[in-house]
Amino acid sequence: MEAEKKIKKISYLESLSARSVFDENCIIQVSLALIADKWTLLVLTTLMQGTKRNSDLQRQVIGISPKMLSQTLKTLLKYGMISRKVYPEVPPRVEYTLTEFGASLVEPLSSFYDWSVDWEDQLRTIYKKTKGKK
Amino acid sequence: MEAEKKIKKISYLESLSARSVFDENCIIQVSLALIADKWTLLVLTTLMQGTKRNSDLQRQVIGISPKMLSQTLKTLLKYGMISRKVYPEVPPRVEYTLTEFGASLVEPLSSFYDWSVDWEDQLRTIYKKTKGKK
DNA sequence: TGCATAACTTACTTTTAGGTAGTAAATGAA
DNA sequence: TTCATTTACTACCTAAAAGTAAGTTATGCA
Repeated sequence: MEAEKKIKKISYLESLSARSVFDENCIIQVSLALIADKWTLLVLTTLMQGTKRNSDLQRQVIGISPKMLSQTLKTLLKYGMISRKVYPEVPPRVEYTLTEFGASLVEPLSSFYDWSVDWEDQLRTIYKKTKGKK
Repeated sequence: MEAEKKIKKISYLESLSARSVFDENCIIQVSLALIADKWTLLVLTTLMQGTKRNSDLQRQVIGISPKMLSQTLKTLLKYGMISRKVYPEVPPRVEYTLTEFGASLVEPLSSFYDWSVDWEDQLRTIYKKTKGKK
């Protein structure tokens, strides 16, 4: 398990060193082009807590506009990363849940979260300097 | 080590479940706001191969324009994620290297790379359908 | 049919990202 | 001083992203 992981990590750096990798043939470019965006990752992260309604997400992903929320959900549906279930009730209820594909992002995102916590002071300082200045 | 990792992962999900997390007080929002963008992550990823010149990056990060490259480098310098060294030569030479802070992203990014490889078929199919249609 | 409500969409505007092209700075040698 | 070359910046323009606000759909029940 540990050894296998090590092999994977080596192959990561090696494959990056191969000269032809940074175009559409590079899987990193492909996946970054698809999901490396703030709202997408925040919605996915929120859904890792479990199934959520549209209104739950609207409340919990602070700062997202209704339009961006449904746009993001629509995209993630197309990607097959979330599923959508409508309950025939009054008022209508719609629930979103991660698929296996979407849930598979737990590991990278939790790794990213660990990193964020480790460097929290730095990150907050930078954030204040760069984003606060407007 | 394994146990510690498990604890970390639990605390990740727990802290996401705390009700007040998804605003600027949430470190995930802060770090995503800073670096969750395609070019930034691609430049960082490329620099994980080692020190690079501007022209190296221009060649290896396929698709990036000169403007976006220097803009991204400038931002990463401000963040303290890379360092810049000028050699007094003809022609001038400038080298960029990850700082400890920048290099600390190896783990999350390699985790993300592993994920991309695991789901490569899916990702390429989606990419063709969504980005290829223009 | 009308109603109340969550979910979603559309139209419009503003803001930001990004491309191109031209220009300027830095450098040591000729 | 002039040069060739890499690097970096500026100005201008276009396209894409994202916010706002209004309107639309879906739903079961009265």
